[in-house]
Amino acid sequence: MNTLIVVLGPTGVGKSDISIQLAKHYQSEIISADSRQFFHELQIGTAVPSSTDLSTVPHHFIQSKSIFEYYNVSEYETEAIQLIGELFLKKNPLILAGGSMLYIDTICKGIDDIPTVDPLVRDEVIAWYKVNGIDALKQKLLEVDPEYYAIADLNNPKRLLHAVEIFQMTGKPFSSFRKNTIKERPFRILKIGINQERKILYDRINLRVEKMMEAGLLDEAKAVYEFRDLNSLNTVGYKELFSFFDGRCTLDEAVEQIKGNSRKYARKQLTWFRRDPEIKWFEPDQVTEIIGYTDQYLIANG
RNA sequence: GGUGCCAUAGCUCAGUUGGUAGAGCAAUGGACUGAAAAUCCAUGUGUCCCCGGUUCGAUUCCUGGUGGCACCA
Repeated sequence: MNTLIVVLGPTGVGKSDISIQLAKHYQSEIISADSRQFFHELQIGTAVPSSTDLSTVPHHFIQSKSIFEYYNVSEYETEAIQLIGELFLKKNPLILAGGSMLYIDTICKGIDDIPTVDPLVRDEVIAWYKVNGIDALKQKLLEVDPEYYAIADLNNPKRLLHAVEIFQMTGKPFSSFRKNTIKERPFRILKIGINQERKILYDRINLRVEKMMEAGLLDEAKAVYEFRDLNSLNTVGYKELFSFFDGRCTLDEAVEQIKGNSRKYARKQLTWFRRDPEIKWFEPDQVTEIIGYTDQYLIANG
């Protein structure tokens, strides 16, 4: 059976370098699990690998979409699983690298089959919510889906909205679609986590933001500023600069916010990854140990 | 050297008409099923600059000191 090596970790820890070294070692290819590096309009601010790296090792799902396309985890699951199947005909192992927690889990375990919400329904429900408020939204959910109401995060409008949207569209409660089944994949999964001392990670993140600014992040953000309402632009590194363009803060403040939000994101990623006992953790400078570990696994599992 | 103002959480500051204190930012933990770099929840003991005085009680008022800032010399 083939093996998918998953390289994950907080933003800025050095996943890209390690996955490139692994890909070179196995003469393999990299599938990205990064929900913002998909978009070719966002390059500097999402820290996509350098063009040299991209030309040495084949990458997939990097810069392959546009911010104007609607995209979601489910579509990613379909496309990525199909691609992985095709690549396994020629190469093994393959490398999945990225930091988007939900996207990684979706490749590893799958996601339930829930209908995609019609944009018109979404607009309608959001408009209703804006007029009637969160309490009315809760009440509505209680009426149409008491089962989900019982477990839902009732302070989180996005969760409630989605459940109501699904009911509005299908006439069935959201909870009826939530099977929580784990899909068996036709390949083995080996999870490698990269992490390091918090202080060092934060220094790296802060420094990386400075470098992004030097590399022209401001112009990159300015180029997409007029489309700021797109979901794909609700992204660290861009939304803070939009605030600056709006005159709501100084450039220095915006840059500090990018650093702070990047650190927060790293923390959130670690919170998610921490509960996964399948992850074997390494430090960024342990490439030799990582390759030793994956080699050993591949030998043991044929 | 003189006068005035300030000294409270890692940072910026609020506040206590005397009953030992709280915001924002930062930091930390958690949740997460088609918007996920999104969205949501939780966590604040700090010699209230130091010595002394007044007081039942001082971070708060008073004397002195130390440090910072401003103005005058």
